[in-house]
Amino acid sequence: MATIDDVAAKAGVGVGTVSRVLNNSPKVSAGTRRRVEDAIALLDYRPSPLARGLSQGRSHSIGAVVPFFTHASAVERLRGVVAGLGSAGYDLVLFDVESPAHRAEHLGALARRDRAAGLLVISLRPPPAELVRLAEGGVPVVLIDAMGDGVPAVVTDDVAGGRLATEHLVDLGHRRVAFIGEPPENPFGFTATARRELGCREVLAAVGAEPTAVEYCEHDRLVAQRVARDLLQSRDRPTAIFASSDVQASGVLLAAAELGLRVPGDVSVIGFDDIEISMYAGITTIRQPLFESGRLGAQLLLERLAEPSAGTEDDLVHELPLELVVRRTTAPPTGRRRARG
Amino acid sequence: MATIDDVAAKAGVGVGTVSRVLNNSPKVSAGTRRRVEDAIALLDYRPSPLARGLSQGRSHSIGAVVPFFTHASAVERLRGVVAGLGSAGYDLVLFDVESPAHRAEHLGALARRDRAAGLLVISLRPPPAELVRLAEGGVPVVLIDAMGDGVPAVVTDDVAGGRLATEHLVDLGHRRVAFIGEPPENPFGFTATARRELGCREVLAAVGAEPTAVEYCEHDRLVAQRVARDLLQSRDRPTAIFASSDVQASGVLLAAAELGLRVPGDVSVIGFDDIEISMYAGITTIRQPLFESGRLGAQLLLERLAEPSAGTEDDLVHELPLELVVRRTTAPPTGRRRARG
DNA sequence: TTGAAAGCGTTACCAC
DNA sequence: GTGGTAACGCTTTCAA
Repeated sequence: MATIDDVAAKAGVGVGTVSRVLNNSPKVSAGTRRRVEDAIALLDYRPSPLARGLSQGRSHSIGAVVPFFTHASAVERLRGVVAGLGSAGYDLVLFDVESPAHRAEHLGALARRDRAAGLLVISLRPPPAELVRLAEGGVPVVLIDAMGDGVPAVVTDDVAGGRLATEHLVDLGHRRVAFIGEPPENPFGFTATARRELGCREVLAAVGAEPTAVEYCEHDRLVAQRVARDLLQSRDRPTAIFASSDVQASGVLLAAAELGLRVPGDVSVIGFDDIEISMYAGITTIRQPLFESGRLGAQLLLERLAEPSAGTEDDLVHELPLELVVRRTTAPPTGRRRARG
Repeated sequence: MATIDDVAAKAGVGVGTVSRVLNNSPKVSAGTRRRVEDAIALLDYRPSPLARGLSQGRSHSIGAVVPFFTHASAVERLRGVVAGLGSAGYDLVLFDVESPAHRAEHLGALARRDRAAGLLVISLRPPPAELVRLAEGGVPVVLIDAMGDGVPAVVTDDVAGGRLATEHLVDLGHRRVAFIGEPPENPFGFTATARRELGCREVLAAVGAEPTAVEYCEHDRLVAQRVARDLLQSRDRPTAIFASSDVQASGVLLAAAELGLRVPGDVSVIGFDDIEISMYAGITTIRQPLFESGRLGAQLLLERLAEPSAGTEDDLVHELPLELVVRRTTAPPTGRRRARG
């Protein structure tokens, strides 16, 4: 492996000059630059990111802290991150988080500039203490799908999303609506479900109703199926179910099929996210720009990295639009008498 | 940020000793070790991976080179990689490859131990020259879903897979079978499609038939839809279509729906991969263990990393089993007269 | 068992 | 413009 010394020797210059060429400093004469470049090409020299990082006191990789495999949506966001990072010269390092301990471990280790130049935290709300630590460590952070004090974030308005979904149901004539989501109290501090439920309640309240049932369960299709099974067998079966994620909505579909209930004939189902399967399964849902959230998050981080000063504007929170996507799982309620609006 | 010197000072020992404690060398007295550990805890000290790597001449991250976003299956493999890497202490660095130039660039840059301790190359066949370079650079490589001279690889038998799919069709009574896949000549050197086609031809030949058509197109649903549209409108319409990937199979489904053809009534469709959407879309397919391929690949790499000697056994190629998954897109041909077996 | 010191490959500062 | 050289934070000899 050729080092910078080899290049310097071959080009007949000092290592300082080679370094300048490498970092294209303007203070190198054209002739010298050429000679150095030739030597580099000849030796097939590539600088060591490790040494460079150590010397500069900062790493050249960006950490993505992700609850990677529990949410299909995270992958989509990651795709956006990769796209947003483009060829900015940063490596993307993945940190999978499966538990709060995991999260603390990663965040703790990453709170130093020589570990990661910047951090993208997806769908996780880091405890304030860790945010402080990150800030002290000089590691810029951008939150995607989460909010935190004074930290740039890319979010959607989940309350509005909850409203959007419920309005669709109410507009169709549903009054008996059940809600399925993730537990509002959870170790990661996810708040999306709680906020969607809020929006749901608001809209229902406006027509003098409230959810016939609110069930919390894991973000898992099979678990949601089990929960939905009970819901659909209860004596006051809802005419519509609002699932806080498409994964859960697909579980509801499974349960309905299992019980011989037709969707949307016997029960309407609406999800949230619009992940890939939703199109195939024909699930009516609220689409959130997953890919775009990752792309924008990466872009914001890149900006912070380029211009650390840009940290205290007030447009810290970037809100992305939500959109109703009507497919084949929602329709007006039939059979039983509608409740009064 | 506390450094090793701070710890040494606080513990009243030399940095060498701290380093020994860090790398739990046995040559440290219990008492000393305790004092050092206390100092570490007190200072919340974490060693710099950069400095450690530079000093040891090797990085502590594993590179995953992936055609990340063109194939949904790659994500599934990556999930397996993350699982397989577990908490072995390596960072997972993602390298997205969108073009051969991309691939060469990444592989070139990664051919040094201080860049990546090891490499996982997914669904890409690196040119022999690059493999040599990697070997020279002392970077162990494991190929996932690809083969290469003398390099450990996790693969499936695509010819057998092609047979499996076609046998299913033939068993159902189909003789007029068309094949859709990716171009056999492609810049990345993918060979999966060609091998599946081979298996398909073998089985067809055994019943005295051959594909009614063989079409090549991108690994993209919409493109496959267009191709399938023509196929389904041709005068000698096949009774079944074998698509070399589920993504393409879903495109075929789109085309059929568009033309008012029923599946499997008017035409049977079988795919390959068994990605998540396939279950939702009810696509009959050949399942390949995507997650497992990633997990095993990571495990193999970890073994190489731990024991570099383990490089010349003859069980270099690990073959994973393929499995027919019958769902709702295949049935016996109807309407027209069957060709003779 | 421990301390001191020499690298590891860069960058950045300071002279020239 | 350019060359020399001290960091950067760790691991790993080599002595003691």
